[in-house]
Amino acid sequence: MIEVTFPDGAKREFPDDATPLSIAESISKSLAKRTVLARVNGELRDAKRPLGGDATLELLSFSDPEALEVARHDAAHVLAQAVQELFPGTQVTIGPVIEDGFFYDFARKEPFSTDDFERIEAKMREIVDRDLPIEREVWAKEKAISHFKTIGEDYKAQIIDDVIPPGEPITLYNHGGEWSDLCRGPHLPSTGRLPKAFKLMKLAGAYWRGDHRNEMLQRIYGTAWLNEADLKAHLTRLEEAEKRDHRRLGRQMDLFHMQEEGKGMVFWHQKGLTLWRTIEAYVRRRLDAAGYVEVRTPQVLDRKFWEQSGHWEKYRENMFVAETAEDETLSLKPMNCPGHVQIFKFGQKSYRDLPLRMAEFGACHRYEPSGSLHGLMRVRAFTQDDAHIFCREDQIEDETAAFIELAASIHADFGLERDHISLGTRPELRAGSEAFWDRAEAQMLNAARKAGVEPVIAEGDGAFYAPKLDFQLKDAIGRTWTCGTIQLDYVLPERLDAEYVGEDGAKHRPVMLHRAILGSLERFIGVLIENYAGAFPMWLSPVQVVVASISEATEAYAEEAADVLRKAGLRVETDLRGEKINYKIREHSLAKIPVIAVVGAKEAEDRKLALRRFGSSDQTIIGLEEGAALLALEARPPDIARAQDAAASTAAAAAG
RNA sequence: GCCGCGUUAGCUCAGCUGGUAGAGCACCGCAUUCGUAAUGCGGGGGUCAGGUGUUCAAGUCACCUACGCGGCACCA
Repeated sequence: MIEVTFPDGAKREFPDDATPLSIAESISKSLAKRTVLARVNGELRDAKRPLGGDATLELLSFSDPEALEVARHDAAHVLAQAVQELFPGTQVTIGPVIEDGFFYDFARKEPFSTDDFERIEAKMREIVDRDLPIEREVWAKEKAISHFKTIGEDYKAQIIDDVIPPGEPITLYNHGGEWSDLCRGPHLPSTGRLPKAFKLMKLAGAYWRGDHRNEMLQRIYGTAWLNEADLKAHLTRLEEAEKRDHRRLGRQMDLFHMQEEGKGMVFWHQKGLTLWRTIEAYVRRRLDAAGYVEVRTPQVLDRKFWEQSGHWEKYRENMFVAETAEDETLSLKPMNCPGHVQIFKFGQKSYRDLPLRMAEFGACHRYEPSGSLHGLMRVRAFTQDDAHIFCREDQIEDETAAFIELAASIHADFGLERDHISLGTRPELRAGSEAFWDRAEAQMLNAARKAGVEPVIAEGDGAFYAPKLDFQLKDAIGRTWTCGTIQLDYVLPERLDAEYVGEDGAKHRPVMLHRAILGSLERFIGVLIENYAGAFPMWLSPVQVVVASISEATEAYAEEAADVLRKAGLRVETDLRGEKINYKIREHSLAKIPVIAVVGAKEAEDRKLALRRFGSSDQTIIGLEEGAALLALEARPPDIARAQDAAASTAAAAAG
């Protein structure tokens, strides 16, 4: 007999061959029916796998999140079986669980088509209906390898050979003797337990073991849920996300466009550029206030320059290069840092000049692989809100901590919540000694802690020359975006021979901190569009107020009202068309204009505005001048609002 | 860059197994002057991404190219 301890602390004895499922059965039939998985001594196990000794046991049902994960894994297996039944000769490789679903990579000469999905899904449902018992088998390594080789599953044989560490048991999961797959498990007791709320989503190429030198496999993605309602909710979420796609909104809202002659390049329309200017002006104020100096460096520089900075050697294939009629080779700048070092080196710098925070809204060009381009999120021409902080080594932590606080405040002003900050540590390919990395990583970690942040370690994610901190932000629908980074650099000052004179009168090497808060303006605007689904807060909105006239009779007053609003600093458009007011309201509401000011005979007579705000059907009647002042107050950028409010309260205190 | 899928009016899309293009919205014109999410009527607009081929005949079939989309790889 073995002794089993339950979550409530109760202990009971069961036969030696007891399994979680048999134990569930001995307790109650309904419990057995619910049990799909077990946690044995803290480890997830098949419900049908014998405990094998005294153990703590927790029986899991589909109400436990772990069970959904396992169901998704089963869906991947059922997919693999279905595909192999329908397309004999297809080899299976790997099929893991991912967020919201699963995928399986297959090796097959002929391409799959999304038209096959319906058949495959039908076959998957059929396999579920067959309710095949899923059995775990433990195999000897050599036997397993030769088994997979014999049945033509070379990839599986390779996994056992290369990937599974020696000593770890080789387990196969068998679907009722019909089909089996190498798998770590655990799995559901039978295929019949898999909820049919799954759907195949997309087809994609994927390199074997993620290496582009290897052959390309065909990956089928699916989503799987516990019930139809959850599946439907997920599909609805995807539709909603599509509606806020910045590429779609960018076109609808007339913000920007891209065209084939300029792959990865943006044509900013008036409204998009208004957003841009608003953001740039805001960031510039914040940088001015934080003790940065702003500079601008050349767009195109001679090859010799890039050779010296090391970019020609390391970054050549990502640079746009031009030949001149005078046989010079020039390159568009992919980064601003070498340029900033030149300004640093112009004249002599003293330790008194440090830290020197040099900022540039730097337009950079990088030749990115065509397949990686994606709307505003990944482009070939972009403007970074870049800056380099030249400082002494003992200033790194304070500067980094101050930067974290500045970035956090700016991100918050844009309505983006921080998910976490990651610390990218030494990558496999790196420059510098272990001692250097130990020190540099500790500096970044301490700086983050100084700013009250515990970073999440991203092992091996650092730059090749130093560690970095990345800001992971969360948008309105929970997606995370990397915006903002700070990277330590001892290498570039050395390469480009930057120096300052220290207190001791001798020359010293400064350290550089590369940092950006938004990343690139392009990408950040993309993130903002998706975060707000195009409904920007007043201060960002390209058009803040539309003055809509009710009839021709109020045209003159509408113009006058718009003028007053403009003089108050608002971005205003008028709509004087001979359309009905309903039509105008609908149109400007769909355009997500923050405020519609309706003016009819009544308003014209009393010199008033009827204000209607986005997302509400209420209207407020207010005097024209009063309304202009109120809206101008609402339209203040957050930093200006804070400064004015603080000044006002100081004045009030002084007066009171 | 690699794999798959797409490309039809300004936008969103329809066009069956080949028989010389269609809707809604937008746009333009006319009428309407209207009180908080679509006024009516009329009109213009397409080398069906580009090219080559098969065919009596190609938006439709085949191949090539470009671009886009979804992934993969890349993002010092």
